Amino acid sequence: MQNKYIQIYRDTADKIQQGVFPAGAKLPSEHELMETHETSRETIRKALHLLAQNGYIQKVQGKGSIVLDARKFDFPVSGLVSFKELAGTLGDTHRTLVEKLELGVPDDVIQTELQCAPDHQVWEVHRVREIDGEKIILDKDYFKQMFIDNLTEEICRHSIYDYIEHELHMSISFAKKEIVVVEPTDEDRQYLDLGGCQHVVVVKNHVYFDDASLFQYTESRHRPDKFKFVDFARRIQGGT
Amino acid sequence: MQNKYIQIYRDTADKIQQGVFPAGAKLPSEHELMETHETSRETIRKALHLLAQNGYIQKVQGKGSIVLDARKFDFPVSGLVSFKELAGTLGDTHRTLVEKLELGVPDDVIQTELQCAPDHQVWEVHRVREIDGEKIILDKDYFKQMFIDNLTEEICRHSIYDYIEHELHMSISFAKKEIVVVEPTDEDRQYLDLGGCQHVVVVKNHVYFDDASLFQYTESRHRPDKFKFVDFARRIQGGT
DNA sequence: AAGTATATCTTGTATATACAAGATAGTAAA
DNA sequence: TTTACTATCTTGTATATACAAGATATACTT
Repeated sequence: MQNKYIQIYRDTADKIQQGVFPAGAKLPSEHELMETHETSRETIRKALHLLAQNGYIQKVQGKGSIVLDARKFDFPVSGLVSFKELAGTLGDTHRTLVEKLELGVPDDVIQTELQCAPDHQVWEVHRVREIDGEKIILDKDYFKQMFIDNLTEEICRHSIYDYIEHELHMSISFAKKEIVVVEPTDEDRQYLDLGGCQHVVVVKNHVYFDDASLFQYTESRHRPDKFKFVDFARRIQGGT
Repeated sequence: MQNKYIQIYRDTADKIQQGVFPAGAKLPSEHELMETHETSRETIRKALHLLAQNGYIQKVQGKGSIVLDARKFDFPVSGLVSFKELAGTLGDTHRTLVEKLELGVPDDVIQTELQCAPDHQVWEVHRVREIDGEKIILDKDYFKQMFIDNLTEEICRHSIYDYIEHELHMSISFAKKEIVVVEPTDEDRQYLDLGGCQHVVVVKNHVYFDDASLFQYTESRHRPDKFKFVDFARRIQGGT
């Protein structure tokens, strides 16, 4: 019940994932899609552009749209995916332990990361992610209180993203990620089953709303042997 | 001397990076840009869409285009960037040592990764990247010979990507990346200055041409304390 | 048989128009 | 003063047309 081109995008993406359009095959031409969806060519092209951007197809001038192999996306840590969504696709037994839930003024580092004034209140949430009985991930989240009034342990155990999007009706738009590898802190050793690992993988995340306002900073600290990140990258059009 | 919308994209991206349009400010409206660039609105919109996609701006309906903080581009391992380009932005003293340059039939693992027949010839290139006197990265590249006839040590020391794009005039289009952390192999220990590190960060890369043909598989093996990956991710339009 | 030209299919670029929808400032009414 | 409306600015969606450019199959010529 929304935009035509997004509907066509989702429809086609589903068909690709279901194998209706198998990898290596060609999609129907823009003209054909135009007729089957009873719309204009530009609308079809917008949908195809989205598919190309998200790694579903490759457009080749003069030839058509080739369906790419989407099986590589079985572990979508890329893009913006919350642990809840991720754990769902994995199908493993997983559990979230809320170790900390506090509202207060954060230290200098977090103030800088969140670009907030020294008197701003910030939610601090620490959650340990357990998969198959092992404590694999320590998520340290910092939310500006001006965006989120109330936060309960129940919400934290479930999915904060769900709460923000479906209860508060705020739209998450984009994020800046940074992945580094560091030595474990005492906190890491305390909460995670590191088993002698001398490194943790840290995914730092700055998350923004639709209006470009920064509302969250997250550090997701992973046990290295359980970490995996997949990404689809297109060459920048009109690069250097 | 190419597409208008790509020219406008590059022009505007440059201006953002140079601070002509500072972070937090608003770009001129589409109507204004239309007049200054003497073009249609759709062409402007294509350029703005590219800027948004690559993290330069955020579009807000009814308001305008807000310039984002582009300092994240200080270490662009994201997207498709070769070591040559990367080292250039770092400005450090760097060196590339070609440890291996062979044409032959690869083992099963590589055959699978490159999706090639058992009799296909494949270039195997091992390069060690040295920065400030330390051997930090071991790049293991595998190229299908059907795409690249000849490969010299000189080309490998310089930039294979340069050679492919500017000499062979083939256009690299997209890549699938995967980042994992593993224990060092004997090879890693032999070629890299690991200094007792018990992990290496492996970036696996499948690189494709414009026509969706797979031509390269790369394993970039990094010393963990020198590894950094930055990414800009937009929430998938019309997601689950 | 081999090469060449042509017609026709495909996607790419550029333009134009119309209306919808969100944001904002000013004006008028309560 | 406060509220509500309205005009007008912004971007978003949908449509149409024209031509450029790459790919391909057919028919024709050599």
